Amino acid sequence: MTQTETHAPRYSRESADHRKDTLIQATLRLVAAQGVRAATVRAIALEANVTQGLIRHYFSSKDELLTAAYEHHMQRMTENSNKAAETDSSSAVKRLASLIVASLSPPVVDAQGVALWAGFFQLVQHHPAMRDIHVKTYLQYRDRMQTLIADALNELDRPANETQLRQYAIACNAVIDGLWLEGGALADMFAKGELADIGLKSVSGILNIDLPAPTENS
Amino acid sequence: MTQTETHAPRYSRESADHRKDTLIQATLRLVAAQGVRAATVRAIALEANVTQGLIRHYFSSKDELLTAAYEHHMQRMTENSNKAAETDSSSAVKRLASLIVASLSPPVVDAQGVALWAGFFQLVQHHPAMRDIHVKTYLQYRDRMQTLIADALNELDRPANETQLRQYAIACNAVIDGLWLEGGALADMFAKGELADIGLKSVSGILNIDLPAPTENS
DNA sequence: ATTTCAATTATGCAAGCGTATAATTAGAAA
DNA sequence: TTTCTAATTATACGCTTGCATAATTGAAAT
Repeated sequence: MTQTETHAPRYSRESADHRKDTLIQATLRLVAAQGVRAATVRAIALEANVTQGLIRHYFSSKDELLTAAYEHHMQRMTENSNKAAETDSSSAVKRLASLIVASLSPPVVDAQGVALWAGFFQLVQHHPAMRDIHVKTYLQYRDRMQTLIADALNELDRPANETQLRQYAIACNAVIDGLWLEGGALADMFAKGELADIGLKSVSGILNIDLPAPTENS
Repeated sequence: MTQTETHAPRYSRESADHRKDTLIQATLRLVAAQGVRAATVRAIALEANVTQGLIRHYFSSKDELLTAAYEHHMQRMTENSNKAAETDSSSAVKRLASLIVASLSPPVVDAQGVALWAGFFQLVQHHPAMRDIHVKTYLQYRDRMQTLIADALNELDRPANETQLRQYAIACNAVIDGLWLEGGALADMFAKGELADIGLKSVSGILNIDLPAPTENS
């Protein structure tokens, strides 16, 4: 039996980017489903269909992987929210309304997303690198909100100064964060479009603007 | 040297209530300062100046201690917020304003409190008993808010129906939660009374009410 | 074909975890 | 003073953790 035998490869080599992404996705799935506690090196490796040694080949520590996963998640959430307001609708008021509704509807609002956020948030308090990501993402979203608010007020010939705009942005951001959080944590306590509806009405009240609910296809 | 020697007691016996409280306080201190991860059985025992075996003598598992600590913390926060509105001020509007300001000022707002909340929140997602506590506390606060809103609107001869009140309460609760959260997480980004100020203005806008800032001594 | 080497697996270790159980001992009761 | 027992300490076990290091191996380069 000295014939040349062909073995099915036991594993395939992948590009660094693809592997890193695989590991990050596996991490996010675990944190969302079972919390940070469950996202052990071994569990992540299993979820990603690799052996645990590989993780250290691409990330110098588990902390680094967690940080990368957090950044990835936050970036994706921000993008999902922004996408809605990107479409340069004719009016700034409509763009603002779109951002609010997008931020308070799936896929941004869902139990898994909040579970993910919650799992990471405690790390934010104690891990400098994660804190930086949190601050960056928070300000990014708030600034976008502030710009939209400024545009909307200008459109209505009610320009506001920086101090005023800052307060508006903080307030609108807070109400949306609060609704998003409770909507994700206590999903079954709210009707389908209820959060988005409340969000629109609240921002309308805070800014003293009439924000119409965006139509489905815009 | 066979004289009767008196030894200083190595430990003292305490009542069950006192010991439980000691252990809960130690747990809260650890979670706040270093996250849930750091709150190990050994660390808690050390912080409470007892040996680790004692924990199991009073709590049938570590989970039970964590749950008790969470409930204790949430209860304390709710009480702190409510206290301000308890003082039966002449007007319902003033009581509402007091609740908002109290919820957005120390000691309710502080980094440690938010760190504590964050540490526990991830457990809420995956631990039924903790979820129950979360729901209970959330509804408790929101109902109180709704009552105050109803009173205030009645006072202004602008009564609202249940559906409307529910939406108001959810919205006001959300904006306060959001402000509380960011205020605790990013304390250095807000001026001293800024959060309370924004909170008052936001709720004023949402309810279309003029909420005056409460005076210091009321 | 053969070489080459980084990508991947395989194995092991020291530390820390929650929990169980046995041994002390403080302090009330008799 | 002595007895008694629950509060507390002391010790240990089995398991999991993150990380290091050595051994393989897929696949590109020659």
